[in-house]
Amino acid sequence: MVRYGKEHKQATRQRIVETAGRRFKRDGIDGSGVATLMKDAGLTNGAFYAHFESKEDLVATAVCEQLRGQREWLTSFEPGRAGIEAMVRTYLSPEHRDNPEEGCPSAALLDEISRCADPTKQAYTDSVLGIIDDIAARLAPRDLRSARVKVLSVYALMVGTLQLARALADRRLADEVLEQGIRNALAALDAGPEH
Amino acid sequence: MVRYGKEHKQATRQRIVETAGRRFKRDGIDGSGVATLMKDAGLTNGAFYAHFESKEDLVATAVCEQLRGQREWLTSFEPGRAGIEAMVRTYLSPEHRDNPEEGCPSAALLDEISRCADPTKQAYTDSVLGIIDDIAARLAPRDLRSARVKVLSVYALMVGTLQLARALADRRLADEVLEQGIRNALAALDAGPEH
DNA sequence: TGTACATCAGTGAACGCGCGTTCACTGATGTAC
DNA sequence: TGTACATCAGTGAACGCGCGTTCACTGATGTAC
Repeated sequence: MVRYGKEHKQATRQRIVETAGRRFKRDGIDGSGVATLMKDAGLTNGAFYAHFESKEDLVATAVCEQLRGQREWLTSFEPGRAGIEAMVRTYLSPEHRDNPEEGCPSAALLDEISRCADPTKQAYTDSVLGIIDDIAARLAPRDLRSARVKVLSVYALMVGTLQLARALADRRLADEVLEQGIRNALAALDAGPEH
Repeated sequence: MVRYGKEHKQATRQRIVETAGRRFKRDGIDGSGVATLMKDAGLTNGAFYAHFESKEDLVATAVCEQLRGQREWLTSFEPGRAGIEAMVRTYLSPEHRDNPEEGCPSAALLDEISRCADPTKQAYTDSVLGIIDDIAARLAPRDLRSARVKVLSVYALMVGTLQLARALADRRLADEVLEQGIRNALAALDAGPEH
Protein backbone atom coordinates (compact mmCIF):
# COMPACT_ATOMS: atom_id res chain seq x y z
CA MET A 1 0.00 0.00 0.00
CA VAL A 2 1.23 3.45 -0.97
CA ARG A 3 1.74 5.74 2.00
CA TYR A 4 4.00 8.27 0.42
CA GLY A 5 4.01 10.75 -2.41
CA LYS A 6 1.75 13.44 -3.86
CA GLU A 7 -0.71 10.88 -5.10
CA HIS A 8 -1.33 9.41 -1.69
CA LYS A 9 -1.62 12.73 0.06
CA GLN A 10 -4.04 13.99 -2.56
CA ALA A 11 -6.22 10.92 -2.04
CA THR A 12 -6.22 11.45 1.71
CA ARG A 13 -7.19 15.08 1.27
CA GLN A 14 -10.03 14.09 -1.05
CA ARG A 15 -11.25 11.59 1.55
CA ILE A 16 -11.32 14.29 4.24
CA VAL A 17 -13.17 16.69 1.93
CA GLU A 18 -15.82 14.10 1.11
CA THR A 19 -16.45 12.79 4.62
CA ALA A 20 -16.45 16.36 5.96
CA GLY A 21 -19.05 17.35 3.37
CA ARG A 22 -21.39 14.64 4.61
CA ARG A 23 -20.76 15.49 8.25
CA PHE A 24 -21.36 19.21 7.71
CA LYS A 25 -24.68 18.47 6.01
CA ARG A 26 -25.75 16.27 8.92
CA ASP A 27 -24.54 18.24 11.96
CA GLY A 28 -23.94 21.71 10.54
CA ILE A 29 -20.66 23.59 10.21
CA ASP A 30 -20.47 24.87 13.78
CA GLY A 31 -21.71 21.47 14.94
CA SER A 32 -18.76 19.56 13.41
CA GLY A 33 -15.39 19.74 15.17
CA VAL A 34 -12.03 19.23 13.48
CA ALA A 35 -11.22 16.14 15.57
CA THR A 36 -14.51 14.52 14.57
CA LEU A 37 -14.03 15.43 10.92
CA MET A 38 -10.59 13.82 10.91
CA LYS A 39 -11.81 10.73 12.76
CA ASP A 40 -14.48 10.34 10.07
CA ALA A 41 -11.64 10.12 7.54
CA GLY A 42 -9.71 7.60 9.70
CA LEU A 43 -7.09 10.11 10.83
CA THR A 44 -6.14 12.05 13.94
CA ASN A 45 -6.65 15.76 14.48
CA GLY A 46 -2.97 16.61 14.15
CA ALA A 47 -2.82 15.80 10.45
CA PHE A 48 -5.49 18.35 9.62
CA TYR A 49 -3.21 21.34 9.11
CA ALA A 50 -0.99 19.47 6.70
CA HIS A 51 -3.98 19.48 4.35
CA PHE A 52 -5.85 22.72 5.10
CA GLU A 53 -4.97 26.21 6.24
CA SER A 54 -7.89 26.38 8.64
CA LYS A 55 -11.32 24.92 9.32
CA GLU A 56 -12.82 27.69 7.19
CA ASP A 57 -10.58 26.55 4.32
CA LEU A 58 -12.01 23.03 4.60
CA VAL A 59 -15.54 24.43 4.80
CA ALA A 60 -15.12 26.29 1.52
CA THR A 61 -13.47 23.28 -0.14
CA ALA A 62 -16.06 20.80 1.10
CA VAL A 63 -19.02 22.98 0.13
CA CYS A 64 -17.60 23.39 -3.39
CA GLU A 65 -16.99 19.67 -3.66
CA GLN A 66 -20.57 19.02 -2.58
CA LEU A 67 -21.85 21.43 -5.21
CA ARG A 68 -19.66 19.70 -7.79
CA GLY A 69 -21.36 16.47 -6.83
CA GLN A 70 -24.74 18.10 -7.17
CA ARG A 71 -23.80 19.33 -10.62
CA GLU A 72 -22.93 15.78 -11.64
CA TRP A 73 -26.21 14.57 -10.23
CA LEU A 74 -28.07 17.15 -12.31
CA THR A 75 -26.21 16.09 -15.43
CA SER A 76 -27.57 12.58 -14.96
CA PHE A 77 -31.03 13.77 -16.02
CA GLU A 78 -31.78 14.07 -19.70
CA PRO A 79 -31.74 17.61 -21.17
CA GLY A 80 -34.98 19.46 -21.88
CA ARG A 81 -38.24 19.98 -20.06
CA ALA A 82 -38.90 16.31 -19.17
CA GLY A 83 -35.51 15.86 -17.55
CA ILE A 84 -35.88 19.09 -15.58
CA GLU A 85 -39.26 17.99 -14.29
CA ALA A 86 -37.87 14.64 -13.17
CA MET A 87 -35.06 16.47 -11.44
CA VAL A 88 -37.43 18.80 -9.59
CA ARG A 89 -39.52 15.85 -8.44
CA THR A 90 -36.48 13.99 -7.16
CA TYR A 91 -35.15 17.08 -5.40
CA LEU A 92 -38.47 17.82 -3.69
CA SER A 93 -39.07 14.23 -2.59
CA PRO A 94 -39.58 12.86 0.93
CA GLU A 95 -36.43 10.77 0.42
CA HIS A 96 -34.31 13.88 -0.09
CA ARG A 97 -36.00 15.55 2.88
CA ASP A 98 -35.20 12.58 5.13
CA ASN A 99 -31.54 12.18 4.09
CA PRO A 100 -29.83 15.56 4.35
CA GLU A 101 -26.34 14.08 4.60
CA GLU A 102 -26.66 12.65 1.10
CA GLY A 103 -28.49 15.64 -0.30
CA CYS A 104 -28.19 19.23 -1.39
CA PRO A 105 -25.52 21.25 0.46
CA SER A 106 -27.48 24.46 -0.01
CA ALA A 107 -30.57 23.06 1.66
CA ALA A 108 -28.47 21.78 4.57
CA LEU A 109 -26.13 24.74 5.04
CA LEU A 110 -27.32 27.87 3.26
CA ASP A 111 -27.90 30.08 6.29
CA GLU A 112 -24.64 28.99 7.88
CA ILE A 113 -22.83 29.78 4.63
CA SER A 114 -24.32 33.27 4.57
CA ARG A 115 -22.66 33.86 7.97
CA CYS A 116 -19.24 32.72 6.68
CA ALA A 117 -16.39 35.02 5.69
CA ASP A 118 -16.30 36.55 2.21
CA PRO A 119 -13.88 34.07 0.58
CA THR A 120 -16.17 31.20 1.55
CA LYS A 121 -19.23 33.01 0.20
CA GLN A 122 -17.32 33.78 -3.00
CA ALA A 123 -16.39 30.12 -3.41
CA TYR A 124 -20.00 29.14 -2.82
CA THR A 125 -21.21 31.70 -5.34
CA ASP A 126 -18.82 30.49 -8.04
CA SER A 127 -19.82 26.87 -7.57
CA VAL A 128 -23.54 27.61 -7.53
CA LEU A 129 -23.26 29.66 -10.72
CA GLY A 130 -21.55 26.68 -12.32
CA ILE A 131 -24.59 24.57 -11.54
CA ILE A 132 -27.05 27.24 -12.57
CA ASP A 133 -25.42 27.86 -15.96
CA ASP A 134 -25.46 24.12 -16.51
CA ILE A 135 -29.19 23.96 -15.96
CA ALA A 136 -29.87 27.15 -17.88
CA ALA A 137 -27.98 25.76 -20.89
CA ARG A 138 -30.10 22.62 -20.80
CA LEU A 139 -33.31 24.58 -20.50
CA ALA A 140 -32.81 27.49 -22.88
CA PRO A 141 -29.56 27.24 -24.82
CA ARG A 142 -30.26 30.53 -26.57
CA ASP A 143 -30.88 33.16 -23.97
CA LEU A 144 -28.49 32.00 -21.29
CA ARG A 145 -27.97 35.27 -19.49
CA SER A 146 -31.64 35.99 -18.77
CA ALA A 147 -32.24 32.34 -17.90
CA ARG A 148 -29.56 32.48 -15.23
CA VAL A 149 -31.54 34.61 -12.78
CA LYS A 150 -34.68 32.61 -13.40
CA VAL A 151 -32.94 29.31 -12.74
CA LEU A 152 -31.23 30.79 -9.66
CA SER A 153 -34.58 31.88 -8.28
CA VAL A 154 -36.05 28.43 -8.87
CA TYR A 155 -33.05 26.89 -7.13
CA ALA A 156 -33.74 29.18 -4.16
CA LEU A 157 -37.39 28.18 -4.23
CA MET A 158 -36.48 24.50 -4.09
CA VAL A 159 -33.90 25.00 -1.35
CA GLY A 160 -36.35 26.90 0.85
CA THR A 161 -39.08 24.36 0.28
CA LEU A 162 -36.85 21.44 1.24
CA GLN A 163 -35.63 23.29 4.34
CA LEU A 164 -39.16 24.05 5.50
CA ALA A 165 -40.21 20.45 4.86
CA ARG A 166 -37.34 19.34 7.08
CA ALA A 167 -38.18 21.75 9.89
CA LEU A 168 -41.91 20.99 10.07
CA ALA A 169 -42.75 18.47 12.78
CA ASP A 170 -45.80 17.28 10.81
CA ARG A 171 -44.65 14.88 8.09
CA ARG A 172 -47.97 14.80 6.23
CA LEU A 173 -47.98 18.58 6.02
CA ALA A 174 -44.35 18.52 4.92
CA ASP A 175 -45.29 16.08 2.13
CA GLU A 176 -47.95 18.49 0.92
CA VAL A 177 -45.51 21.40 1.00
CA LEU A 178 -43.09 19.41 -1.15
CA GLU A 179 -45.82 18.64 -3.69
CA GLN A 180 -46.90 22.26 -3.83
CA GLY A 181 -43.22 23.20 -4.19
CA ILE A 182 -42.96 21.00 -7.28
CA ARG A 183 -45.91 22.85 -8.85
CA ASN A 184 -44.40 26.22 -7.92
CA ALA A 185 -40.99 25.32 -9.35
CA LEU A 186 -42.38 24.03 -12.65
CA ALA A 187 -44.67 27.03 -13.01
CA ALA A 188 -41.78 29.41 -12.39
CA LEU A 189 -39.68 27.58 -14.99
CA ASP A 190 -42.45 27.62 -17.59
CA ALA A 191 -43.24 31.29 -17.11
CA GLY A 192 -41.79 33.79 -19.60
CA PRO A 193 -38.64 35.64 -18.56
CA GLU A 194 -40.71 38.68 -17.60
CA HIS A 195 -43.85 36.75 -16.62
CA MET B 1 -36.59 50.44 40.89
CA VAL B 2 -38.34 47.13 41.28
CA ARG B 3 -35.93 44.25 41.66
CA TYR B 4 -38.23 41.73 43.17
CA GLY B 5 -41.45 39.87 42.41
CA LYS B 6 -42.98 37.90 39.54
CA GLU B 7 -43.39 41.01 37.46
CA HIS B 8 -39.72 41.90 37.53
CA LYS B 9 -38.54 38.38 36.81
CA GLN B 10 -40.96 38.06 33.92
CA ALA B 11 -39.63 41.31 32.44
CA THR B 12 -36.05 40.07 32.75
CA ARG B 13 -36.97 36.80 31.06
CA GLN B 14 -38.63 38.69 28.23
CA ARG B 15 -35.52 40.81 27.80
CA ILE B 16 -33.34 37.70 27.53
CA VAL B 17 -35.71 36.14 24.99
CA GLU B 18 -35.69 39.24 22.81
CA THR B 19 -31.95 39.93 22.84
CA ALA B 20 -31.25 36.22 22.31
CA GLY B 21 -33.55 36.20 19.29
CA ARG B 22 -31.54 38.96 17.67
CA ARG B 23 -28.22 37.33 18.54
CA PHE B 24 -29.30 33.96 17.17
CA LYS B 25 -30.33 35.53 13.90
CA ARG B 26 -26.99 37.28 13.61
CA ASP B 27 -24.53 34.59 14.76
CA GLY B 28 -26.58 31.42 14.51
CA ILE B 29 -27.71 29.11 17.31
CA ASP B 30 -24.46 27.16 17.65
CA GLY B 31 -22.58 30.44 17.24
CA SER B 32 -24.19 32.06 20.30
CA GLY B 33 -22.99 30.98 23.75
CA VAL B 34 -25.04 31.25 26.94
CA ALA B 35 -22.61 33.70 28.56
CA THR B 36 -22.83 36.01 25.55
CA LEU B 37 -26.61 35.77 25.42
CA MET B 38 -26.85 36.76 29.09
CA LYS B 39 -24.36 39.57 28.70
CA ASP B 40 -26.52 40.92 25.87
CA ALA B 41 -29.35 41.16 28.38
CA GLY B 42 -27.10 42.83 30.97
CA LEU B 43 -26.81 39.75 33.20
CA THR B 44 -24.24 37.12 34.11
CA ASN B 45 -24.28 33.53 32.95
CA GLY B 46 -25.28 32.15 36.37
CA ALA B 47 -28.78 33.62 36.23
CA PHE B 48 -29.62 31.76 33.05
CA TYR B 49 -30.95 28.59 34.63
CA ALA B 50 -33.33 30.50 36.88
CA HIS B 51 -35.17 31.43 33.68
CA PHE B 52 -34.72 28.47 31.34
CA GLU B 53 -34.33 24.73 31.66
CA SER B 54 -31.58 24.61 29.06
CA LYS B 55 -30.18 26.45 26.06
CA GLU B 56 -32.49 24.43 23.83
CA ASP B 57 -35.41 25.71 25.93
CA LEU B 58 -34.35 29.29 25.22
CA VAL B 59 -33.87 28.49 21.54
CA ALA B 60 -37.45 27.24 21.22
CA THR B 61 -38.79 30.20 23.21
CA ALA B 62 -36.78 32.80 21.30
CA VAL B 63 -37.68 31.37 17.89
CA CYS B 64 -41.39 31.40 18.79
CA GLU B 65 -41.10 34.96 20.07
CA GLN B 66 -39.42 35.96 16.82
CA LEU B 67 -42.20 34.36 14.80
CA ARG B 68 -44.77 36.15 16.97
CA GLY B 69 -43.03 39.39 16.05
CA GLN B 70 -43.11 38.43 12.38
CA ARG B 71 -46.82 37.73 12.69
CA GLU B 72 -47.36 41.22 14.09
CA TRP B 73 -45.30 42.66 11.27
CA LEU B 74 -47.47 40.87 8.73
CA THR B 75 -50.61 42.19 10.38
CA SER B 76 -49.37 45.73 9.79
CA PHE B 77 -50.08 45.34 6.06
CA GLU B 78 -53.61 45.88 4.84
CA PRO B 79 -55.64 42.74 4.04
CA GLY B 80 -56.16 41.64 0.44
CA ARG B 81 -53.99 41.34 -2.64
CA ALA B 82 -52.40 44.81 -2.47
CA GLY B 83 -51.24 44.37 1.12
CA ILE B 84 -49.84 40.93 0.38
CA GLU B 85 -47.89 42.31 -2.56
CA ALA B 86 -46.45 45.12 -0.44
CA MET B 87 -45.47 42.55 2.16
CA VAL B 88 -43.72 40.33 -0.40
CA ARG B 89 -41.79 43.31 -1.75
CA THR B 90 -40.68 44.36 1.72
CA TYR B 91 -39.69 40.82 2.63
CA LEU B 92 -37.66 40.33 -0.54
CA SER B 93 -35.89 43.69 -0.32
CA PRO B 94 -32.14 44.44 -0.16
CA GLU B 95 -32.77 46.02 3.27
CA HIS B 96 -34.11 42.76 4.67
CA ARG B 97 -31.25 40.87 3.05
CA ASP B 98 -28.67 43.16 4.64
CA ASN B 99 -30.16 43.13 8.17
CA PRO B 100 -30.70 39.54 9.23
CA GLU B 101 -30.72 40.34 12.93
CA GLU B 102 -33.85 42.43 12.52
CA GLY B 103 -35.46 40.12 10.00
CA CYS B 104 -37.16 36.81 9.49
CA PRO B 105 -36.10 34.06 11.91
CA SER B 106 -36.80 31.37 9.33
CA ALA B 107 -34.47 32.92 6.78
CA ALA B 108 -31.74 33.24 9.41
CA LEU B 109 -32.13 29.90 11.16
CA LEU B 110 -34.20 27.42 9.20
CA ASP B 111 -31.54 24.80 8.57
CA GLU B 112 -30.29 24.99 12.13
CA ILE B 113 -33.87 24.57 13.38
CA SER B 114 -34.27 21.46 11.25
CA ARG B 115 -31.31 19.95 13.14
CA CYS B 116 -32.88 20.71 16.55
CA ALA B 117 -34.64 18.21 18.77
CA ASP B 118 -38.31 17.38 18.18
CA PRO B 119 -39.83 19.69 20.83
CA THR B 120 -38.08 22.67 19.24
CA LYS B 121 -39.24 21.69 15.76
CA GLN B 122 -42.76 21.23 17.12
CA ALA B 123 -42.69 24.69 18.68
CA TYR B 124 -41.42 26.14 15.41
CA THR B 125 -44.14 24.34 13.46
CA ASP B 126 -46.92 25.63 15.70
CA SER B 127 -45.69 29.21 15.47
CA VAL B 128 -45.23 29.10 11.71
CA LEU B 129 -48.72 27.69 11.20
CA GLY B 130 -50.06 30.57 13.26
CA ILE B 131 -48.48 32.98 10.82
CA ILE B 132 -49.58 31.02 7.77
CA ASP B 133 -53.21 30.79 8.86
CA ASP B 134 -53.13 34.51 9.47
CA ILE B 135 -52.02 35.20 5.91
CA ALA B 136 -54.30 32.57 4.44
CA ALA B 137 -57.28 34.19 6.18
CA ARG B 138 -56.35 37.56 4.71
CA LEU B 139 -55.92 36.14 1.26
CA ALA B 140 -58.81 33.70 0.90
CA PRO B 141 -61.14 33.81 3.90
CA ARG B 142 -63.30 31.06 2.38
CA ASP B 143 -61.11 28.12 1.60
CA LEU B 144 -58.66 28.32 4.46
CA ARG B 145 -57.54 24.72 4.54
CA SER B 146 -56.40 24.49 0.92
CA ALA B 147 -54.85 27.96 1.13
CA ARG B 148 -52.66 26.86 4.03
CA VAL B 149 -50.34 24.66 1.96
CA LYS B 150 -50.16 27.24 -0.79
CA VAL B 151 -49.20 30.01 1.62
CA LEU B 152 -46.72 27.71 3.36
CA SER B 153 -45.05 26.95 0.04
CA VAL B 154 -44.84 30.66 -0.80
CA TYR B 155 -43.33 31.31 2.62
CA ALA B 156 -40.71 28.65 1.85
CA LEU B 157 -40.06 30.24 -1.53
CA MET B 158 -39.44 33.63 0.07
CA VAL B 159 -37.25 32.17 2.81
CA GLY B 160 -35.07 30.32 0.32
CA THR B 161 -34.79 33.36 -1.94
CA LEU B 162 -33.70 35.62 0.91
CA GLN B 163 -31.16 33.04 2.09
CA LEU B 164 -29.64 32.67 -1.36
CA ALA B 165 -29.51 36.46 -1.77
CA ARG B 166 -27.57 36.61 1.51
CA ALA B 167 -25.12 33.88 0.54
CA LEU B 168 -24.27 35.21 -2.93
CA ALA B 169 -21.09 37.28 -2.95
CA ASP B 170 -22.35 39.31 -5.93
CA ARG B 171 -24.76 41.98 -4.66
CA ARG B 172 -26.09 42.94 -8.08
CA LEU B 173 -26.91 39.34 -8.86
CA ALA B 174 -28.51 39.00 -5.42
CA ASP B 175 -30.69 42.04 -6.20
CA GLU B 176 -31.89 40.38 -9.38
CA VAL B 177 -32.64 37.15 -7.55
CA LEU B 178 -34.76 39.08 -5.06
CA GLU B 179 -36.71 40.75 -7.86
CA GLN B 180 -37.29 37.47 -9.62
CA GLY B 181 -38.35 36.02 -6.26
CA ILE B 182 -41.03 38.68 -5.95
CA ARG B 183 -42.42 37.69 -9.34
CA ASN B 184 -42.30 34.00 -8.41
CA ALA B 185 -44.05 34.58 -5.08
CA LEU B 186 -46.84 36.69 -6.56
CA ALA B 187 -47.36 34.24 -9.42
CA ALA B 188 -47.59 31.34 -6.99
CA LEU B 189 -50.11 33.23 -4.89
CA ASP B 190 -52.25 34.15 -7.89
CA ALA B 191 -52.27 30.65 -9.32
CA GLY B 192 -55.34 28.49 -8.68
CA PRO B 193 -55.12 25.97 -5.83
CA GLU B 194 -54.36 23.18 -8.32
CA HIS B 195 -52.63 25.39 -10.91
C1' DT C 1 -42.69 49.97 65.10
C1' DG C 2 -39.02 46.82 65.43
C1' DT C 3 -36.86 42.69 64.63
C1' DA C 4 -35.99 37.98 63.06
C1' DC C 5 -36.53 35.13 59.40
C1' DA C 6 -37.97 33.51 54.57
C1' DT C 7 -37.89 34.33 49.86
C1' DC C 8 -36.15 35.92 45.86
C1' DA C 9 -33.10 37.51 41.53
C1' DG C 10 -28.85 37.60 40.40
C1' DT C 11 -23.46 36.96 41.03
C1' DG C 12 -19.30 34.81 40.05
C1' DA C 13 -16.44 30.92 40.32
C1' DA C 14 -16.03 26.39 39.12
C1' DC C 15 -17.18 21.74 36.77
C1' DG C 16 -15.77 18.61 32.81
C1' DC C 17 -15.49 18.90 28.06
C1' DG C 18 -14.64 19.94 23.22
C1' DC C 19 -13.12 23.67 20.41
C1' DG C 20 -9.38 25.29 16.66
C1' DT C 21 -4.62 25.22 16.38
C1' DT C 22 0.46 24.09 17.21
C1' DC C 23 4.37 21.21 17.48
C1' DA C 24 7.90 17.73 18.72
C1' DC C 25 8.17 13.36 17.27
C1' DT C 26 7.71 8.59 14.66
C1' DG C 27 8.34 5.50 11.18
C1' DA C 28 7.99 4.57 6.40
C1' DT C 29 9.67 5.93 1.81
C1' DG C 30 12.85 7.97 -1.38
C1' DT C 31 17.63 9.57 -2.79
C1' DA C 32 22.83 10.10 -3.03
C1' DC C 33 27.09 8.12 -3.18
C1' DT D 1 24.40 -3.46 -3.34
C1' DG D 2 24.73 -1.13 0.95
C1' DT D 3 24.39 2.67 3.86
C1' DA D 4 23.60 7.38 5.50
C1' DC D 5 20.66 10.99 5.19
C1' DA D 6 16.47 13.80 3.58
C1' DT D 7 11.73 13.93 2.98
C1' DC D 8 7.29 12.91 3.92
C1' DA D 9 2.35 11.72 6.08
C1' DG D 10 0.58 11.16 10.08
C1' DT D 11 0.53 10.73 15.51
C1' DG D 12 -0.72 12.31 19.87
C1' DA D 13 -0.21 15.51 23.44
C1' DA D 14 -0.65 20.06 24.60
C1' DC D 15 -2.00 25.20 24.12
C1' DG D 16 -5.55 28.76 25.66
C1' DC D 17 -10.26 29.35 25.29
C1' DG D 18 -15.27 29.13 25.37
C1' DC D 19 -18.87 25.80 25.80
C1' DG D 20 -23.35 24.35 28.71
C1' DT D 21 -24.33 23.66 33.33
C1' DT D 22 -24.06 23.73 38.60
C1' DC D 23 -23.90 25.80 42.97
C1' DA D 24 -22.63 28.30 47.22
C1' DC D 25 -23.31 32.76 48.16
C1' DT D 26 -25.00 37.94 48.36
C1' DG D 27 -27.96 41.48 49.18
C1' DA D 28 -32.41 43.37 48.50
C1' DT D 29 -37.34 42.65 49.40
C1' DG D 30 -41.27 40.75 51.74
C1' DT D 31 -43.63 38.61 55.90
C1' DA D 32 -44.72 37.24 60.82
C1' DC D 33 -45.13 38.40 65.35
